[in-house]
Amino acid sequence: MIRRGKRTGYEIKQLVDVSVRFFWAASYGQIYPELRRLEEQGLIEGEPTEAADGRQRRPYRLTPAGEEALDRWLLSPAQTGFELRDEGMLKLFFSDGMSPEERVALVARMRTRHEEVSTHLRSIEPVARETGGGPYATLRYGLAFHDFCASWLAGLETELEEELAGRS
Amino acid sequence: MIRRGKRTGYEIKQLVDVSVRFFWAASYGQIYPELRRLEEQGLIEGEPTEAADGRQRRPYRLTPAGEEALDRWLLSPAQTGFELRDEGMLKLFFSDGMSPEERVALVARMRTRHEEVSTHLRSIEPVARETGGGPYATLRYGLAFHDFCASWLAGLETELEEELAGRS
DNA sequence: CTTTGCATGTAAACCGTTACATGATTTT
DNA sequence: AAAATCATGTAACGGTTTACATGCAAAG
Repeated sequence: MIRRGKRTGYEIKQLVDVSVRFFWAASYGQIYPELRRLEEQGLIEGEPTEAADGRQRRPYRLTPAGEEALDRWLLSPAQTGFELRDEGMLKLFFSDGMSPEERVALVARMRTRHEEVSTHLRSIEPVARETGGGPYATLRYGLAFHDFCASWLAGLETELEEELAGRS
Repeated sequence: MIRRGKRTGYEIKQLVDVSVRFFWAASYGQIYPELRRLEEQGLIEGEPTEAADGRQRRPYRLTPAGEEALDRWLLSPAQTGFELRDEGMLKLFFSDGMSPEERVALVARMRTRHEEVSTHLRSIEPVARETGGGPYATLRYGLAFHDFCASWLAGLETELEEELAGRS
């Protein structure tokens, strides 16, 4: 984020919340201590707190060592971490004791959630399109991803409703 | 898992690793202390350590309070947690400094990962089909999910390769 | 003049993984 | 006899969230 020009902890948090948060969230409790650690490691450098414009803010910039470390990470072919935690899926897995109606309701809730994210991402789309590059690719991926989940769950819903109708 | 008949910490871990682990992983470091906590709360009861069959094992079963608590969770309409951590996506987001070749390689690695999970899930499919119900629904979902990711990324790869060819 | 937003940060709690320790049994 | 598997567990570490504390500036 610092390389992209967002330079204070606050700005980083802002940008994270409208961009990467759907696949990599972050909180102030992580960001500020991490900035300090990165500075101790010589990867970033903080300019002295500016109060000139009235507001106190502490912008950071990458050191050459920081640029290098960032590139090393970007190019590292190591198995990239992928982790999903989906409570709805857990409930679905253990849903055998539920009534068919309850199961349909659960799947509907899961679908709605994905639809909401999709709607939100769609509203950002025009802005991201102009940026292009990595950020736009990830946004399109996120959009396609949540649309897929929503429509798959809609299909499961229909399936469960038909079972329900067939038995009554 | 206990309700489903897996009753010792070891058995629970085994089952988690072949079922829910793709959307909800767990380690011994979580499972054994959690069993103790659940027992303190009166939601499960451990039978005395059996050494009868030679092997020491401590099976648990749900108490009535535990059954109730489990049902309350299953039916709770509260917003279900959904969290994704995808390091590949992060790299893609920040990939603007990469060469086109490097970017293609990154996307290919991400695709391969999803293909591997898909292959693995497909090998379990026949077993899960007979079980049916919740577990089979989640397996089908997981399979469709990873297939979707793999094919979307394959599309992005093609797109990036065409750009590459167009520029050379 | 009150609320919202900018801006920085910390402490406690919580969650989870990794690595280790132990020992019996079954398989090779 | 060695290696793998069954089986239970803990300690240290690391990552993350939540809630709090502080204070100034801009907008209503």
